[in-house]
Amino acid sequence: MKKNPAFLKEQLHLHFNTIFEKRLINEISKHGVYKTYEKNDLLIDIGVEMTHIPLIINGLVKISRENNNEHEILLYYLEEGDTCAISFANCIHQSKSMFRASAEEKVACIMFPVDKTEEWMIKFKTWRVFIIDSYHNRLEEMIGVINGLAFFKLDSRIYKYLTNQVKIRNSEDLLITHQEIANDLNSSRVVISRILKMLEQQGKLKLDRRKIHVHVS
DNA sequence: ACATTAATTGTGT
DNA sequence: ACACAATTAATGT
Repeated sequence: MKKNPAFLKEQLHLHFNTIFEKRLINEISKHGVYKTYEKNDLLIDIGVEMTHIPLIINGLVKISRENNNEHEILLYYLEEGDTCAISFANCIHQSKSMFRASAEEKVACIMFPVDKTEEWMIKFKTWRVFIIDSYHNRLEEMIGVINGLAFFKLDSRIYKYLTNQVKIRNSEDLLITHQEIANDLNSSRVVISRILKMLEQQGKLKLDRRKIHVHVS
């Protein structure tokens, strides 16, 4: 909401100082817009034309995609210092977004116009490295997800999902419902409840209302 | 403080 | 998968 270039510059220095060269930071603060989103706000939805791409300052953004049958499936999360790498391919080919980005927690980010990315690619080495790195990271993560789908049964998928949440949210106490887990893993609430109960009996976690404590060590 | 509703979780078929 | 019970949180009076 704030468009003050000095403020943007300060934020960029704080979070991207080691990654971006000075001239690039100047460029971004000139063309970027600072925006915040509340939990569950959409940053971008499927089928919408993308005019801006986000650089995440802080918070957590969930990237998901729709199945044939209207089912939403979780792809990965963006956190501080990330950008939506896939959107670059999308916008170079002028296409509309194939993904949905929603705020999982309160999010602050800098939105910059898509047509700047090509220009910066040519001008700034640190930008090129940044883009390729984020592509690499996303690819690794997606391969992890595919592995999970192909090789693990639902109980280990759930446990993997939970420990991953612990990492991402920085807390062993997850405020999450069985229904939400079912949505993310494209399963039904009842089977999640049953498997969570089993995991609790195995001592891997403790169930509470709207809350799951994951034992880790 | 109490009653009513909605949301979440547990269980049996 | 479905139906329903049990428990808890949220809201109104």
